[in-house]
Amino acid sequence: MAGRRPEFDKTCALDAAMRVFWKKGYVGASLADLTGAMGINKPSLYSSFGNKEALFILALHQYLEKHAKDRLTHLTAQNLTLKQRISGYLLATVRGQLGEGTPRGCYLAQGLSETAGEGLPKAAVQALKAADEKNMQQLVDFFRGDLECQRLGLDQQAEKAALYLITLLHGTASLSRSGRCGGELEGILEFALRGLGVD
Amino acid sequence: MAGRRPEFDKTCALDAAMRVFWKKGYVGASLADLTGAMGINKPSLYSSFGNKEALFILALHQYLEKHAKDRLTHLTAQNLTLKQRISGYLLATVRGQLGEGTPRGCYLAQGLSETAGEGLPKAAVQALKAADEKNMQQLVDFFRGDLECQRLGLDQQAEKAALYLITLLHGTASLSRSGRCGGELEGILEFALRGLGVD
DNA sequence: TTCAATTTGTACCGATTGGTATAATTTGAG
DNA sequence: CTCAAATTATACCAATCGGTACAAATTGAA
Repeated sequence: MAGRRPEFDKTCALDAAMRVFWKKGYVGASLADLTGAMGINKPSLYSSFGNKEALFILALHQYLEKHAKDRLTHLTAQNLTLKQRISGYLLATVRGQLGEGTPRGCYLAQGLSETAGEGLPKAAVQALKAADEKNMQQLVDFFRGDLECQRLGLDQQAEKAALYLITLLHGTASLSRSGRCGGELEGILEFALRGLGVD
Repeated sequence: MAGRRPEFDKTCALDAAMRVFWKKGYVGASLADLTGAMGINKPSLYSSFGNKEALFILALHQYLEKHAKDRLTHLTAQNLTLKQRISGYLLATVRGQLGEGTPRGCYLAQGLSETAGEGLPKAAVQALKAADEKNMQQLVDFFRGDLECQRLGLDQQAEKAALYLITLLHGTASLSRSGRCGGELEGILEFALRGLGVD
């Protein structure tokens, strides 16, 4: 294999792009913002990632994998009460929205909101909705399958319970973006848990 | 007073601008979008409203006055239980986010989220944060002053309770923008009320 | 060394961004 | 009718938008 070697790490550049989209959204992120943060120029971006739309989708998957995926493990942690597990899930998610070393809010929620504005390409909308549905389904499956949830009857209203948590977390993401501090957001979680009936 | 008469109704044009910002946000709304929806051209827009930033702030106040203000009256309606009043407030707000004859979501929540993206002028950010704080304060005053709330001890955690409701409503606004239907969002409110401890 | 393969930086593309200058048009007052 | 005041439409501005053409630079294979 011949050819000049890339002067940038592709994963690292994608991570930088993810943060730009995370912070500014799709329409708010310009190619100048992206190439500036990634430390590359436009031809490198286009040859490595396709175009802005493809980069957005790749960055979305990177976000889901590196920042969103792990949180679900709290729900099935061993030797913890249901309240402790859900509390851990919510707390981990909210802390990930507070912007310590990352932008504030949630990449997925930010993108989904942009869905209503006609500024997103079709493929981006599809990727966002697919990720949303997958996340929703994982929560539904948890409420249906967990023994303690079944004992509380939460399995009978799994969709509503899942949507309730998703709503709360979209809300905390939005409030974090508007400048609310961690203490304020974490104080909300007491009410959230009572809404589920787990305390 | 001499001079040619305006060929458009200023309030009606402002309403059209409000809907564009409501749907697309500040950065997503172009002057072409705005003038197209308002039925005027750029010089008319600039002579009547100043510039994009001033128009955004005027449209924000129009939104608060025409779409957000009335909802709070549900909280102090006579001859209704606390649960009925809060439920009425939440239901009215969610229905206003569902986009029947209006864009989906919430103008204020959309703008506040954009606060984190560096695309908003300073004056717009100030106006949004002021409206947010005012709304927050009104809810806090309600939880502090309402007799039934005092009986439940909600007056002792008024800030947290207010922030809990605001979070939920930012969440429903976000979910509405991502395409969720009214039935899904209204189903969440049962959990929301239980979180407050009012059922 | 030569050549093909790959990445780089620069310079450019048409389209659109927010914003304005200017002149034509319409009005009421004198 | 005349003239000033106000709104209109057209055309234009520099800057930025997403995207690309192209040549210089760097590499491994022959």
